[in-house]
Amino acid sequence: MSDIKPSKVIYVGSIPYDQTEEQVLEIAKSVGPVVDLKLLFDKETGKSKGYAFVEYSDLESAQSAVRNLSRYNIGNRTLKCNFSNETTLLNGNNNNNNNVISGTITDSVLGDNRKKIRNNKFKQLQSQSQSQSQSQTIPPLPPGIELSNNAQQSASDVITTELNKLDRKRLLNLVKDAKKMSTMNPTLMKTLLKETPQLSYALVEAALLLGLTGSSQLQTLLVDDGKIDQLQQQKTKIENKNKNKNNNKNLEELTLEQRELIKEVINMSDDQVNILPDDKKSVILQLKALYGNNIV
DNA sequence: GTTGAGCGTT
Repeated sequence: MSDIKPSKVIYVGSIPYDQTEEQVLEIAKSVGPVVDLKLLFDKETGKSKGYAFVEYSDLESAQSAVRNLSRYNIGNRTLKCNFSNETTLLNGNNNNNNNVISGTITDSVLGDNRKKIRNNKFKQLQSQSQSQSQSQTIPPLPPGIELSNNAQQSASDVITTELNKLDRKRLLNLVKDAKKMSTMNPTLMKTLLKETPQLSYALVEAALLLGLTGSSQLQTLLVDDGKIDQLQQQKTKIENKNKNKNNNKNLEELTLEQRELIKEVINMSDDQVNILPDDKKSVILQLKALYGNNIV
């Protein structure tokens, strides 16, 4: 984690130059409530400098942002997040209340006007981005647990440890809830799983722990969508081929008498079939379906 | 492409 002291303001670097402030805000908001955001632009060229400062309403959100946004992929870049080592944007106060001398004198007497202007600007940004993309976004994620006490443990190890603390009933509920969500809103669930690989990982591991799935089943899921489609098509093709083959083969193997009999049966009118007892009826219907077009 | 522009004082 970061070696810089936690603060509500975080530095976000490696932002692709074509990203707008609204787009960055959307990403920042996925972690927690954002109070202010500033993407830096080059005054001369007007181009983005590729980094921004985001102020969260609380320290937990900022910590969560540093944890979760640091590996966020956007365009062909990976965001770099850290606590800002500068003073905050709006109120000029540093969060470390004791013995703060890091804010400049100007910051501490920052004019109300400037605060208002910045605040208004930000509100404008908020409403812009809200109207733009409210449809399929997920609400802010819970801040999560600080992992720094277990610095040696990898993220997946932590998930394993935590899951092993749960009893069977709770594990089952976890999987059940996920299943329910997938049925109720598949698109949203897809987004959620995509944006939180930790959750996807935990759910798969939970299913394994519960014996609901095996590693061989999981292997089949690791094939990409295109390949699955291809496999499916191939499978139906082969199945159809076999079906026809079997029908023809069976027909060839039948004696002339049997063929005549079947012909007779499938030529029965619906009325004739309907008066038969149910079990006979279903056999005839099956024969009709099977040989209907093949017998001559 | 890795840490901030600016106003002008209750």
